[in-house]
Amino acid sequence: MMTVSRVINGNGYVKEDTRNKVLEAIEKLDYYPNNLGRSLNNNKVNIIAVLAPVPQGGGIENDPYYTGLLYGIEVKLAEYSYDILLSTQRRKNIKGKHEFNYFRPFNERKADALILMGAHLSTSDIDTIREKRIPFCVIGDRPDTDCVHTIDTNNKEGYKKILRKAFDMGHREIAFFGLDEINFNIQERFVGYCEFLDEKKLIYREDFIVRCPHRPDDNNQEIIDKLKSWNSSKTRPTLITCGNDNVAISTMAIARKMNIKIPAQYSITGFDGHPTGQNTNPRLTTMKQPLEEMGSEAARLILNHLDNPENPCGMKYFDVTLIEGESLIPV
Amino acid sequence: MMTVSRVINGNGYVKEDTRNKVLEAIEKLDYYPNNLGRSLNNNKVNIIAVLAPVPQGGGIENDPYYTGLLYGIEVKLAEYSYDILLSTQRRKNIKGKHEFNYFRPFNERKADALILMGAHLSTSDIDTIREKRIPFCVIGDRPDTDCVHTIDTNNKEGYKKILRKAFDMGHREIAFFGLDEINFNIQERFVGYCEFLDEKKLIYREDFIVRCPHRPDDNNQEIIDKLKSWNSSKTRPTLITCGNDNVAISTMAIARKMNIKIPAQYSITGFDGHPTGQNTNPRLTTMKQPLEEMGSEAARLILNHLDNPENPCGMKYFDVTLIEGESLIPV
DNA sequence: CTGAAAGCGCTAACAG
DNA sequence: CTGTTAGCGCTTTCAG
Repeated sequence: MMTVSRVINGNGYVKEDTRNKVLEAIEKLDYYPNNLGRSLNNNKVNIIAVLAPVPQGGGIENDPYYTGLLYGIEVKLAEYSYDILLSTQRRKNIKGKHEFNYFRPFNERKADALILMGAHLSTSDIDTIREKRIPFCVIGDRPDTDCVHTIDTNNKEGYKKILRKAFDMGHREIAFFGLDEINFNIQERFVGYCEFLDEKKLIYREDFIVRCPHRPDDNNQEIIDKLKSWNSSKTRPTLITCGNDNVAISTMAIARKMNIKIPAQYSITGFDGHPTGQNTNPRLTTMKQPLEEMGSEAARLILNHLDNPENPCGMKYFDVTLIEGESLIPV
Repeated sequence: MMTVSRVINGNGYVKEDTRNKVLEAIEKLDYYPNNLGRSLNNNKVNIIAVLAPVPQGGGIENDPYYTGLLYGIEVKLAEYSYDILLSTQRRKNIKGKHEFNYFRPFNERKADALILMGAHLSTSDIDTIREKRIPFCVIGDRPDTDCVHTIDTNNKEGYKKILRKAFDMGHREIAFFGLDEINFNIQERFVGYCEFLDEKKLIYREDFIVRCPHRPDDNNQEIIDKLKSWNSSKTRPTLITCGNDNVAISTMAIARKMNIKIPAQYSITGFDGHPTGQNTNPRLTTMKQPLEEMGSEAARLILNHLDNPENPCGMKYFDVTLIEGESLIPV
């Protein structure tokens, strides 16, 4: 038995002859090492949990932001024979209440480490991570701590980049659609928006901001109302910038239903660079995030952390690049 | 210790007073039962693996067909406190060769059961499932066996439905784009296409069939070549039906680049009913599959199977419904 | 109602 | 180079 273990794990000395016999037997019996015994022994399950709670219902699965990251994560993990435990739905805790507990997969020893996408860490979360020394990586948040790894997009600068492009094309009246209470990425982009207005001495108009969920929704009431109100108003923007592609695509769909011409009446920009945006008509002008790269880097960081728990946690930013569609035209 | 176990699992007799003390301690110590010990003991990990090998590279993650199913699966599994192990990438086997082994997660005891999406079971796979009595559910395939559960769409009938609609609108010259060697769903739809032509005494023209991958691809050479060839030919279809929405959306994008007007020059139909298709311009006319329902049903079947392994496996078909866009117009 | 013993499958440490 | 022992955390079984 011990010999079998040595053969499988490739450590320790086993006579060539014995090794072959063991391998033969493994083959014949179609034997697989039972991860449970192995894991119970060395406290390592070779599984990384990927978390993405989506509080307002719906799943991450149709949002290319999450799925792009997920793909990058899985590719990298597969290289190292790790598996992904996917966790996006609330579930009952001991008291029978439905809630999303970030640490559950780790606490139950279903995962060695956690990667969190699209959610914000509270200070009490951070305390937990520090106390329990939970290997943790956050994508798209900038928690104020040195006990987690962080992957992020240069949201603020990225947003300014696309604004600068629009500015150079003559746009001065610029709206922001899709500001979301809970999405940190979009909030950062909004900061970029505000700073840009400031830089260029443009006036911030609360009337040009639409606060609404950032998920795809052709019936988004806030957007419909805003476009309707502008129909009968003379102060309206020439450009609608959107917090992400989903909002931009929804806005285009809504505009079309309302018979508003894009980009003739309003130019529109997105942020994310999802494939879907390139199938719209007009094609969306947007910023592309290197999602797969970001996911892979998250996996790399966390695997590395498992090997070297003492190494300091770091933050890594990724730049976004412009995708030129036809939804942004000169004034 | 034994008492703690009884409290957590809610079985056996524990004095009310003792129970409270234990619960208090659990709370205070932030104790979580270690799944490994538990699982090693009762051979049950409370994890279901979801498999979706994508041989030609790329991930399932940007294909709404897979992600829709995945979402349905996760919602149902969360209800029963099961987790998902996601497995879509090949990985090294013992011999160091990269391959996708359907049974690995089960064999390694990383999962109690397997749900396979978008792949075909070979007879040797089926033998393995039968011999090892692996709890298995397939979505979108109709394996010739009674030892797996099966969820499927009524592909053939569904395809005929949309063809019938087009026929009634006057279409007689009908193409099929996106026939794929490996996708069983699309092959079934193709059978529906062939049977329909036969029913209506329309001529099957090999020239009207494009065999190509079914993934989104704006640079799909087969499609480009075909459209180009039709530009300089007088025998061309009035309608291009596509094996799925991805192909339809790609075809529309390619047509636009080639300055071919849709639907004026060709009507186009899809199959799947992905949200993306409703953001195109014109909106895609397509058939909607109830993906989330299908995923949930798969999860339900497999959880039920784990409780009652002796119950017979069944097959469950889901009907598709028409989504009317503007990509299909009368001749 | 609660505790003690044994064992699930594996591997670290040690003995041979 | 190979085998033995012990223990990972839990639950089943049997005693108290």
